[in-house]
Amino acid sequence: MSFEMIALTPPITPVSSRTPTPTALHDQVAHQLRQMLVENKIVPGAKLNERTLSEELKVSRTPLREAIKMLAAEGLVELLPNRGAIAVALSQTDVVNTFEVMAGLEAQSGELAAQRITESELTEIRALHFEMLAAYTRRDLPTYYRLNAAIHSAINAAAKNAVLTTTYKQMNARLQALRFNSNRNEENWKSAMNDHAQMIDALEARDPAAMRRVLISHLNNKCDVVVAQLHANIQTIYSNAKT
Amino acid sequence: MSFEMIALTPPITPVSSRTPTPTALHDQVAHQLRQMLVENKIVPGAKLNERTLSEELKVSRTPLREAIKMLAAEGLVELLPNRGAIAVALSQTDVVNTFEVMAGLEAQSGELAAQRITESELTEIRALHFEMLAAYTRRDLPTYYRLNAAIHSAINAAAKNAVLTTTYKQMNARLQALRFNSNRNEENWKSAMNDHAQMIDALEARDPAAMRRVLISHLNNKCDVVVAQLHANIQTIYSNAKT
DNA sequence: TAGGTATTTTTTGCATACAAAACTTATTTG
DNA sequence: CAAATAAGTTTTGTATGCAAAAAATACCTA
Repeated sequence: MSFEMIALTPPITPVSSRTPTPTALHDQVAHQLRQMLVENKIVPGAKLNERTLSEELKVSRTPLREAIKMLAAEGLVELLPNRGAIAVALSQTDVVNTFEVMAGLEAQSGELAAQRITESELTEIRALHFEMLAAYTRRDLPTYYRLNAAIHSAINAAAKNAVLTTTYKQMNARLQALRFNSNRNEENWKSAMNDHAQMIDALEARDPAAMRRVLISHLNNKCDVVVAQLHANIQTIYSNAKT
Repeated sequence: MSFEMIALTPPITPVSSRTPTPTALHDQVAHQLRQMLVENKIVPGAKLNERTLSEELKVSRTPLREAIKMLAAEGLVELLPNRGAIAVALSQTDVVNTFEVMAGLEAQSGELAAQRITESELTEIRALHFEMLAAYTRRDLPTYYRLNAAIHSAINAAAKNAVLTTTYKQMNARLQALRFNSNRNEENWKSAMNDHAQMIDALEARDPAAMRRVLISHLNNKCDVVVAQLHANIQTIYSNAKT
């Protein structure tokens, strides 16, 4: 019988901040690299040169390499034996697959949120939604994106499942590195806004099934747009290569 | 405009095996540690002593630490700043949350599999199912577990989504480390077998919704059993502690 | 000159060394 | 004797050093 399965008296004190800056160097570096990757400061396919990066980030190669290994496990970089690491360059299949999983995670977030959301959480999401409507009306894309992310994040938080949140964020980071512009045309943008209105309704109605439906459809649309943009970019690259 | 988004001519040759054993040391170590964790050779809550482990695995601390960082990103170990790493000890909430996510992933695997499974894949799953029926009839638990895992894995493979597979496996590893025995009593075991029969039917009918339903219910049952076992174990620990 | 080969340079991967933090224990003190 | 403190030990975290692999360059040859 396995007694050790449950820590009765935790032999080690739980994770808690004790010093003002307790963050280990490898964690800081991982955070910085993650930021650089999702912001495309390091573009997909680009090599992560250890010497260069360690000089840039002013750390030795050891914590840098540890950070790179973490990002590899997160799926943000790819390790090439004896040739270091590169920022992941998702193929079209990868993008579709990632969106599929993301859709599943969002749908589940929505389902759970519909069951578990508190009135105050719903109020905050409603408020964010109106702010987003304002940004949409002004065609203020940066603000729109920020609010859109905040709403999805709030829905996820309302699901009250830390494991789901972590998984969701990880998958989101991979897609963010794509830097797509899902609201280039009016049509899509309007449709996305409509989806969001439906989400609010479904949350208010505490209707998990409706929430799943709208989120799946929302993500499918997003995926289609991204794939279309990938194709557009390929065209651009070809025509640029020719000239 | 971001050209770099798509690697037109991959500057670096794709991942491919060139030497018979090209695996980097840190990868091997990660693999070994992962095995030790899911097999409870390192029990939840236990400290991962770097000196000890590096001697055991006959590597220096550098690749070992890199491996530990990967496992941390995978959620198999927890990093405690300045105090190393411990094997994750999931709280009851963690277990429930993980099962919830796992259920979502399984459900999606099933949905997609129902849409994408080939006749030969279905044939193989049918065969595995009958093998499992045999193991069930003999009450041969080890064989049953092996076949059960193989079937779920085959369903996942039939979904044809590599990202989903990776995510699924990662989540599965965390739960495997629990080492639960979900078929202690006849009732549950029979019910699980019934679920499996329904899965085959749903796959044959290419019915994604049915597949989702049965897998969600299947995982919920499993979760309930595990939580009950956790409680039982706490009782055992308390009574053992008293004597 | 194109292609191939040898040599140099760079880069990665692993081991070791050292400093700082945490843990252990011995000792002191109220 | 208990609690607190201090010294010693262990362990972690980071930097550096060295060997092997890969990449780049120079050189040679047909």
